[in-house]
Amino acid sequence: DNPKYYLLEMFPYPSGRIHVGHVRNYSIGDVIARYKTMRGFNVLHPIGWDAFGLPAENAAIEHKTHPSQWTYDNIAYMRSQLKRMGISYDWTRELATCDPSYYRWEQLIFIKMFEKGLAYRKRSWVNWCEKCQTVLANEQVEAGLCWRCGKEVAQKDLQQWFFKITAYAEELLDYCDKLPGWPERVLTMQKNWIGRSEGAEISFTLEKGESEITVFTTRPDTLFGATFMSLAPEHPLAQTLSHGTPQENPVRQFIEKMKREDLSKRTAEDTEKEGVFTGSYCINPVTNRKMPIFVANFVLMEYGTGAVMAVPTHDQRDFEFAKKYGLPLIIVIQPPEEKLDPIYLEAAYVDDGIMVNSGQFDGIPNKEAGVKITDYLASIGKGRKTVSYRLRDWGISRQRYWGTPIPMIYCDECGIVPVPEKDLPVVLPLDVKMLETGQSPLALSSAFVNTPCPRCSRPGRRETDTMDTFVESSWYFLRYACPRYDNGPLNKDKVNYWMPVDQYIGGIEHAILHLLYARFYTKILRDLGIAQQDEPFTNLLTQGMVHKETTRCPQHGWLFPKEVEEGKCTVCGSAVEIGRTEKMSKSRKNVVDPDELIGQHGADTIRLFCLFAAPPEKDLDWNDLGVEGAFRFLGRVWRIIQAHAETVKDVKPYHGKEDLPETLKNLRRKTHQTIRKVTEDLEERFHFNTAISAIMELVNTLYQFDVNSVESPFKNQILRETVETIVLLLYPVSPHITEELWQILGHTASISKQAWPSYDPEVAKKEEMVIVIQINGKLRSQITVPVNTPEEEIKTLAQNDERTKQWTEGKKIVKIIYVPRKLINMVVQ
RNA sequence: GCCCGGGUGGCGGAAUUGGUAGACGCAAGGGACUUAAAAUCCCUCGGUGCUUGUCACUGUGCCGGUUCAAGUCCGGCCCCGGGCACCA
Repeated sequence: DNPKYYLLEMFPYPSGRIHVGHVRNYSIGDVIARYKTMRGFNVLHPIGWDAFGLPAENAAIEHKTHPSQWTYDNIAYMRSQLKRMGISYDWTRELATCDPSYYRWEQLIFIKMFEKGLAYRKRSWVNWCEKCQTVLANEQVEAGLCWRCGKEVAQKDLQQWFFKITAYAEELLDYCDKLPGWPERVLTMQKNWIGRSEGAEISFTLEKGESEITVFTTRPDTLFGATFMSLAPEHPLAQTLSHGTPQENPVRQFIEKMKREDLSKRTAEDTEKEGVFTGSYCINPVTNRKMPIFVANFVLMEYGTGAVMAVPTHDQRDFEFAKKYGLPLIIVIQPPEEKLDPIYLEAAYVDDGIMVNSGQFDGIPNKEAGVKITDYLASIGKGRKTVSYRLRDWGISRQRYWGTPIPMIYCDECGIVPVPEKDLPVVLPLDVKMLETGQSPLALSSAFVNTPCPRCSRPGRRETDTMDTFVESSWYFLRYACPRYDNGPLNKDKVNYWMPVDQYIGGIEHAILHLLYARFYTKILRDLGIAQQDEPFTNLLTQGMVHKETTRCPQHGWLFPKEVEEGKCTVCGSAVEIGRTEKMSKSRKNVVDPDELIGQHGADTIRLFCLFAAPPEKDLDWNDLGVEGAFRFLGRVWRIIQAHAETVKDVKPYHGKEDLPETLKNLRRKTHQTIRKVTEDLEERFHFNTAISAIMELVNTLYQFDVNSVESPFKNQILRETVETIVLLLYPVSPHITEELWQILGHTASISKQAWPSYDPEVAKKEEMVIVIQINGKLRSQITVPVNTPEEEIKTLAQNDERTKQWTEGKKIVKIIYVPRKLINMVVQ
């Protein structure tokens, strides 16, 4: 009957040793989990390993073991490290998604998506490394070369599996405005990524034959200025249009050339526009002009329809292309001020204006004309209003060993046949040899590939691509609600109880891909009837990364901080170059080993420092000096509580209502104000840094408190309340030391079972307030008055204040502004 | 080029709704304790000036505006970080 709280971190899975950057990530989640537990929530905080955590096959090669063994070894290592850091996993589920049972459900979902057309196979051009036998993402190609082997990358026309995320573009975009718990910038990034633009589809009939080319344009108003047509090299018509014309060979050569270039280079903005005439023409539906059809390098198959109507006068790319190939220019929009002439045009005119050379649409503003032209095209069956998205379907095929096998069988008779449900899961064969190239061994495993067709029993071939590991991370948060459920992918009751995730925590690097895929997959599962949620994550915290400067020896490359002494390399003594400060990473060696710090200062200190140094969403530059301060503070806490432990040991914390001496009242007020401040900072904002500084203030106050200055029968009880409050408030941040202090205070039950302290607003309330006195907006004096002093009296007191008089003497008070409980401003002349 | 963030002491950062700018900590300086050091505890700490004060002036990237009052709001610029980008 307690309210639920589902907290989840995207786990950065360390492929090497854990570094201090991880400690910060883990601490943020752990503090929230402990705090929410104390607040009485039923907390689910899975520390599991989703797809990000699975090692790539090359990591397995590096470790000379089978990947599964390596994974489980790492999990054991992680567990021991987490324990040292005080990251509790009492409330966690042990779930590694490399468990084959997870494949079973993921494959079942895949088949259901296939049956609904949401998973489909498509032919497209991809960056392909012949040596590694693998598809490369754009960022895996450096200057046209493969990042792994350094060989040249070419385009390959390949069949790959896709998820139809574009079918959800509209919904994904709409819901961006229904996620108030997400950072604005993440939503903006997602919106840009989806990239909705309104425009029109327009059909151009070919000069010869019946068929048409359809284009997408956001500028239907410029249609009368369209003088030629550009196709992407991948466009199915690109080659066929040249058949039987003298252009057949030049077109073939051009397409071959495009295939040799990698896509990122071809589509870079500074790449020169280039193209070739196909030998065919199409007809402009409004002007009946014969438009030559070109194949051009800058046209993208993935956006719109892969064909562009070219308006050289009002589009810069078309302008450059037309100039290069001597194609006609017709101005159809005139700016209000000047008069454009195609002969003297130096760049395309892309702004608004009045229509010209456009038949019945002349004389009207171009925006308006766009709508009218679209309507006209619709009436003659040559076009319609439409929306296009930048978002592309999600290619999930990977030529890797490690991943969920795609459960499909190819049969010469029956085509693509899903593996029957009773045969799931398709598991990865274990008797394979890891290849140094990183090439997937699956395609080479005849035992895996050869399998009878489930439909006709003739010999078939298994799909050897595996799924992108992002597929697993797109629903692990749902599966974590019911990790051992065996009757289907998800147990709806449990999922409905825990979902949505109340607080998701992860790095900004996942702002687009992972978070968008997870949202998409949740909607897919909803539409397949497997889950019932529209959105997976209510609140998102994008925590910053820990940075540190890099150091490099001219002889020995990157150096660990330990390998540098007084600016010299410890191996060879050369002067060390200080590189830029960047995200801690194993490859740059700018990591700090928490083992050493924990050994020196304890995990509590490291946790405290990481949380105190900056708010969680900000990046943090690591600096060892600050750690001393955190260590010193915990020492201060330890000593002051030890100092009071004897006297408060056998008393109960104060809860009475007696009238107390001033000093005790002040101490108690500060205690309750601190509870309020820390609670607000943790509850609403996760601002650990200000919460910790409030606790520091309370500790300072306790140090200032002179025990012998006051006598009261309640003194020890009030001290006990303060001391216990400090320990309890600090517990989520520094669990070890506070657990020990809790016992020193005479408790036998663990502090982890305690409730979060509550504050009494009456006690926390100030009795006096400082009213600042400003003269003409400048601070001149201040008065201290009881809280309930009426406004009139404050105004009188302020005017009679000695220092006020110095500034108002001989002048006229024109106006007095009173801001309740804060200040008074007198305007004088 | 387009779209988001951000710019505050020597440093990390506070200032939650326009209302005392610089909380808390680091570094620095001083004092107490000690034979000494470390540790600890206490004090000072944006800049300038002097009459050393409950002092004056100045100060939150720059220029201007609104307001009794601006780090916060508005307009224009500069710089830094991030995302997207030959997207038709």
